[in-house]
Amino acid sequence: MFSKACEYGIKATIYIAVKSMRQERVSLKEIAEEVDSPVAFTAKILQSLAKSGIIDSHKGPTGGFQIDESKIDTIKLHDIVHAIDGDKIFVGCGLGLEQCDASQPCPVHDKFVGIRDNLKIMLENTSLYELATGLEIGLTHLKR
Amino acid sequence: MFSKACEYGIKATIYIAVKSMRQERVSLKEIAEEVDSPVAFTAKILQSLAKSGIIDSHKGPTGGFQIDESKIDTIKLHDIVHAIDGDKIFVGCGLGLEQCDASQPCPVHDKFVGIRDNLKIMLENTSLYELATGLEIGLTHLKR
DNA sequence: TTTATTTAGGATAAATTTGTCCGAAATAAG
DNA sequence: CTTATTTCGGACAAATTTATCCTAAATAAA
Ligand code: FES
Ligand code: FES
Repeated sequence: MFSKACEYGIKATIYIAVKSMRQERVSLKEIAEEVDSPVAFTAKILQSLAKSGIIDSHKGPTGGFQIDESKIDTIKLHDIVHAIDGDKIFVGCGLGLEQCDASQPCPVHDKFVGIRDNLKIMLENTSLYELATGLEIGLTHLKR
Repeated sequence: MFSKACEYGIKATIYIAVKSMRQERVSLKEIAEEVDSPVAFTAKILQSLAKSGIIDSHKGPTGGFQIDESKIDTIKLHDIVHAIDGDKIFVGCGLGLEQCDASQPCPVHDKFVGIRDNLKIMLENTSLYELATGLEIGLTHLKR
């Protein structure tokens, strides 16, 4: 469904959000530990999320990653997925045709579009805030 | 969403079904052309679908692939996807946790499971027959 | 200013997926 | 039986994704 990079990116962003809600910055090392992801690979992903403006990064001692607290509520899962995996999952044909087009549909078009749109709506309506809150109160987990 | 192998496999199976409904066998070469897929790669996929019992293959002149006509109605999209991509898409965690488990859920579990289950239900309820029929009457297309 | 710490970024490597090549095996037809 | 045709199956190659390594740049604190 999502790429490994996207899975790591989502988990990392949620973890950073939890810390940011406590006005704490968090280091790459800690993120990778808590998210159970390879450190150097996670660094690349965070780097690109920083370029996308979803998270902020700071170098040096006391450096690390954080998220503007005012954004935590407005950032949606959709934004993270889109930043890492692009929009193929939201607009691409289920059978890989170059373009998904209702006027020249593939055999699964009608049935696939419904699923795809549901996914999109779900991602658009899911805020980083609610994901972070669920994690903070111990309702959900980033590794097992 | 689906692997390339699975996309090709679905399209190939639908095409074979259309031909089989006319009691015609179809060669690898023709399938790859109609489905717009690499010939040798398609051969591997068809080979595995044959081993899974979804399609039948016959060597030699007049050989090719076909589907038992009585099966066309009972084979579901789910069977094809499961044969090629396995069950990860149906039971796997959206964030890649080793196991998707409601008692130790990841942050997206509740919202993801609904989408995943919808996809599964859709695939289980979509028969090869209806997909092949849509293609035969020119309502849908395998390439563009 | 020096040092220690942390992210940035480029090069490289490993793993997986996608794709190719070719001889072997089966088989229909002359 | 011989030949032509078609799938089978193993080895190999290319492309993409995932992951690592190392040096540079920034920066906080002594
Ligand atoms: S054309 Fe295939 S999903 Fe729309
Ligand atoms: S635990 Fe992640 S989707 Fe169920």
